[in-house]
Amino acid sequence: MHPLLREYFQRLSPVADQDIEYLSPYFTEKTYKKNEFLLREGEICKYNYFVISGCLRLFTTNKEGVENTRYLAFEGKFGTSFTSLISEKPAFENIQCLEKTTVLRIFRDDFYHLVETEPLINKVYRNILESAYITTQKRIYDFQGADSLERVQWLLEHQPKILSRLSNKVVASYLGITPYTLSRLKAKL
Amino acid sequence: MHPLLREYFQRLSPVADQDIEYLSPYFTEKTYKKNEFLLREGEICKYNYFVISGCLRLFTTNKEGVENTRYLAFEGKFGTSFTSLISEKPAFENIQCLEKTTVLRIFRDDFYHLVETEPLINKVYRNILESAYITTQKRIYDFQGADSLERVQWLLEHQPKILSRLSNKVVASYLGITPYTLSRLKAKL
DNA sequence: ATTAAATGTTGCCCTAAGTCAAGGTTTTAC
DNA sequence: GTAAAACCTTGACTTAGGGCAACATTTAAT
Repeated sequence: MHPLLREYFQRLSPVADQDIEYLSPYFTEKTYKKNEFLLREGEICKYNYFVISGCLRLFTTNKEGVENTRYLAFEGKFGTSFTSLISEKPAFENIQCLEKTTVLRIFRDDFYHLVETEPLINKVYRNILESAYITTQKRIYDFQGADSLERVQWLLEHQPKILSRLSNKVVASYLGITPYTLSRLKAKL
Repeated sequence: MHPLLREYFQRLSPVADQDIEYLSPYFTEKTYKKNEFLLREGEICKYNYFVISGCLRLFTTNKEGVENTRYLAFEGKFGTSFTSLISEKPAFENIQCLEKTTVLRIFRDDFYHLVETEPLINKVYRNILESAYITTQKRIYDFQGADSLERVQWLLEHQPKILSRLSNKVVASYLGITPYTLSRLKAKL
């Protein structure tokens, strides 16, 4: 098993190496080119992805064509369209690589089978859901009522990697402001 | 066990009545007056609440004193500060009754004990987390980039009960707009 | 029932941030 | 290495919606 994934599991539930090795066969390594899509809006999401290197982003496009980035997963994080994975309905979001990206992916059905049968994976899943929920909530809470400067400052404090590593266009779509506004703000910081 | 709660469990996992009766002792019925607080910002949340009648709201207050309503639970729904319940850290949100409200409440530790030991409750919890996550995500997605008219229309379509049953002040704080703007919009609909 | 307090409405003004356009810079593709 | 495309920056203009004030209406408390 890839050390990053082993670390991930062990941080949640300290177990011996051999007790998680059996999970290895479920995960397949795959590398995607920069800008390649792992999932497009309307497709049913079939995998859960664990990022080994690179970066995934989940984003939606509204009727005017404006992109809205909802989640960014760097190395050591799981990323997928949970809403589609859970419901087995077409996703309303896209998953795309922002860099050349290597992932370990696991089939939806294998994943939920493990959630049902393996206490470790049940716990891992619970933890993913709990942190996804908390993170999302915190972001809504912190953003609602915050003006655009406060949003940029929030990002500087909480996820500086996003600001330093990704393009302004992506950052702006993550913050819910226009690239113009972001550019003006950065000039003032 | 209260029929509403039994229904809730059975919808998630069809089991015989006697197989869920053993959960009854964990839940205590309690009635709160209108506007009473079940949790205040800074306190550690000790219960998960299931609403039998009435309505709970979760809200935060920002530094300017503006309230931000983040979740509304009517009859037949669970409501609590999951971020505080999960982490056992002080809540940054308040839980308040908007009407005279009767709940069944269960202690945090009992709840998580059942999550660990009882497959039904494990599943119930997973389901609560999954739907909380999906709901939150959908709301962010649908709201980001939506102007205030679109937000009101979204509410009309998805949660009309909120518009008809709650005050404009609460509805506005749920939509992230001012009561002034909501009042003007309602005049035009 | 009476009064006070909270909530809702509406006009006027103002500001933050969006839009458009034009020019500069960086990245990508061959 | 060069051209094309994508991206960033900045100025000028526009606009949605916030803030305040004044008044109307509803709700709550005794």
